[in-house]
Formats: sequence, structure tokens, C-alpha cells
Amino acid sequence: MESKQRLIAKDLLAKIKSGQYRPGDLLPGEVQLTELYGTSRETVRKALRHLVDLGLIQKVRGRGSVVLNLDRYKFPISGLTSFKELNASQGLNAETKVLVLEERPSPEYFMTAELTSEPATFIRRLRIINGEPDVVDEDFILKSVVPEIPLGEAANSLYRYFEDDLGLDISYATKLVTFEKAPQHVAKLLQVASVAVVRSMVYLQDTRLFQLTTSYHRPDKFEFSDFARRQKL
Amino acid sequence: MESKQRLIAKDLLAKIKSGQYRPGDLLPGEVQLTELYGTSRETVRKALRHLVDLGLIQKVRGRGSVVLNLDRYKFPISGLTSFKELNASQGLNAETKVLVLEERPSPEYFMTAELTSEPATFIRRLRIINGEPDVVDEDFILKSVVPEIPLGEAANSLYRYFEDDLGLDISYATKLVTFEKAPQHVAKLLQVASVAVVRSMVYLQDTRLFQLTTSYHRPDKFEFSDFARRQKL
DNA sequence: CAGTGGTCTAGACCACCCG
DNA sequence: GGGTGGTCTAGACCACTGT
Repeated sequence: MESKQRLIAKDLLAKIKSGQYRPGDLLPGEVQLTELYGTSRETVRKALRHLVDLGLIQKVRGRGSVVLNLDRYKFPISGLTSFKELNASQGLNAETKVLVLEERPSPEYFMTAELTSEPATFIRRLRIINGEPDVVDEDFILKSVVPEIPLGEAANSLYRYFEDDLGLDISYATKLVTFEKAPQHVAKLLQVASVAVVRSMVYLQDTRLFQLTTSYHRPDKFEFSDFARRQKL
Repeated sequence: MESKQRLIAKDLLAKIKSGQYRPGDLLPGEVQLTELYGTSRETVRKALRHLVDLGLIQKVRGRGSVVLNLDRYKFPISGLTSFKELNASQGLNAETKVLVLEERPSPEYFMTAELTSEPATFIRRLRIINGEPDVVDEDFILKSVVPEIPLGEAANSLYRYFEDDLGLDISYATKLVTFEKAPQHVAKLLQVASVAVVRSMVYLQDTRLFQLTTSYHRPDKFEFSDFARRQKL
């Protein structure tokens, strides 16, 4: 059961993607959308809110909802997007090698969190883009949430597996980007001395932590893009 | 005129900050908040939405609104936070030196945007933290939005000046983080060969671009933190 | 089961922008 | 002035969680 607000948001998104509404254009007014979709105005507004959250439109009082530029749309590295989704959306020729998949307790310290070690599945994967090793991903997937991970899924998209097959509701994450000297095994794999490191803690909708990831990138290939709204309160 | 939803959000924020509600706690239910603040439920929900956007709470169906961990709260480097606000919130001993303030047309290429050069004010500032030069900021402030910038304000917080004095409504930004060889003048100032670079394009509420910033950081001191929600549509 | 958040409605008044 | 988005209301029904 898709909610009306989601259906409307999806429809508008599709129309923006297809170029029916172009950057700089105004969407139809909220009242007009009300008639178009046969819902109340608050529902239309909730749909638009989703597009605002995506950074797709900007609402301007007295003018309307402006479609924003989608250049950045090609780099949704921010948000919470998995590697597979990323390169699908960007048409990169990519390949994933699973180097390790084993049981290993999660590390105690990770970012600033107060974490106690927990049983987890450890996965180390090498991402090869256009024939070049560019990224080493190291994941701890907590067994309390996912007791078992089929080897085949690790080579594929873990997110697809978690969401579609297991029905997990992945909701939010904290990320920390730094530049560091590469650990020996990473230096060897990527053939560089320094790396860009992205550490993430990923949570489910019910606030359970379920994934810790450290992602090592070749610094010359690394780009992290972000769309941010100023938070005033 | 503060809206009810903002007042409620602020009040809850204050109570969270003060420790009245702690991480892991549940906020009062929406109906209860309704009575507490004497508003309709939708208004309460809009207030909660702000807190969700801030990454302060997570709503869980059937359970309630859970207060999230605030470790990351100390690092609102993501979002859209100015340097001054940052070190105020973190108690760093920081100092800003204005190296250049002059008229200079904005660069044509910046990130991926289609930009034509425009008249702008160029500001180069050196940020010194605990006696150590850590960051070089280079800003282009478009003259179409801010014709003139007093020298004194540049040493202070530009954002405070723009928002409080000029009444500008700074709304959103795109950022790109990379790791690069330092330009000569930056290498000299920071005494490093490589730097973390953050390029931002900042927009007003009415979608006008008004600021282009390139920020060079000593890589060993650099940290970029991000709170992201998974965008499903 | 009671309590929670998620969705939706059909009004209303206001602040703002633009021609 | 006419159109836009921002706020707010007082209901309603549903889906989910916990005990």
C-alpha cells in the first residue's frame, strides 16, 4: 500500500527526471496539484516535502516550487547509497571481489561511539572500477540483526539483500570522512600510501545499529558529495 | 512571529540538550504533546519533523519518538555551519586572519556547474587553531547579492553578518570533498604538500547562488561528518 | 488490548511575490 | 489583486508495537 503522498512524490520525481519539468521551472501550484491528484492540499505538501528532502526542489514563498539543478544528482554518494546502486546510476564498469567473509566480533571503538563488542560477520571487499582497484570496503554486520550472510550476496549488493530479501528497514547513518595513512593490507591492494577513509554507522528504522563500515578509497579517485540544508531552529 | 511548530521544536530541543530527555528515551507521545502545547496533532508532528531533520530523534511506529545519540551533535560540520559557529560550539581556541579582500570575478568552473563569471568579492582567510594554521578559506561572494563587505565582518563570522545584518536567507548548499595536491600558496601557509579540499556552492532561499567557497584543510586535522537518512521513494 | 505514529481531509487565515 | 507557499485546526481511520 503506497501512500498518496509517496505516489505523488514518485510521479513528480519521474516527471522531473524525464525532463518534463526542467531545472529552473516551477512545478504546478499546490492547489493545482490538489486537483490533478485529487487529494487535499496537506497531502500534496507532504509529497513536495519529500522532494525538498531529496534536494530536488526548493519552495519559494509567493513564487512556487522551483526545480533545482540535478548535476549533483549524479553523485548521490552522500545520502545513503550503496556501491551497487551508485555505479548502476552512473554506468561505471565495476566489479566486486570478496576477499574475506568470516565471523569476527565488531571493534570496540568506532568513531566516537560507546560501543561494546558484539558478534558480527566481517566482510572485506575490493571494488574494481574500469579494471583498477579503487576501494576496499570492510563491513561488520551485527549478527543480532543478520545472523547469516550468503557468500553470493556479498558479491552482489548487500543493501538489496537486506532490504528486499530480509525486509530490513535501513533508515539513517553517521559518516566520518578523513584522510589517513593506509593500513598495510589496504596499501598493498590499492597501491597507494594514503587513503580517503569513510567510516559509517548504519541504523535501522527502529534505531538498532546493524552495520559498521570502513571504506578506504584511492585519494585521487575519491569524491564525496553532499547536499545540505541550513538548519535553523 | 515564531510559528507554533518552531516554538515546540525549540522547546523540545532545549529539553534534549539539557538532558531532560536522554538518548534512548522516548519523548512524550504526540497526543500528550498536543495537550502540553495546546495545539493540534499535525502541528506537533511538524515540530517533530524538524527534530527528525536534525537527526535528533527517530520516530518508531508503535513505540514513540526516540532521542538519538548526540555525539555527532558536536560535529555539525555537515549541515551548513560556519566556521565561527563551529568553534563556538566546540570551544576551540581559534583565530582568523584575513589575507585578501578584493573585487575579483568569480571563477567560471566550479564543481560541475554551468557558471558564467560574475562580479564578486574575493576573500582569503587563514584559520589558526590552537596556534596552528589549519585551514585556508577562499570565498567568492557575488556582488549581485552582497555588493559590499566591510573588512571587519570578514574577520568575524560572515554568516552572522549575512543573516542577522543583511537579512539574507541562506538555505542550502552543495559540497564536494576531495583530496588534492596543495596549490603553492596554500602549501606555504599550511606547511603541507597535500590538502583536503571542500568546495561549496551556497544558495539563498529564493534559489539565487551567492557564495562559492574553496576550503583547504591540513589533512591530518581534517574531519568531515555527515548525518544521512536513507532516501526511499 | 491500549497506545503509538502514519496518513488523510476540508476547511481557514496569513505572508509573500509579481505583474 | 491574484496567485503562491506557510501555518493551523479538529476531526478520522489505519498499521504497528508492546504487554
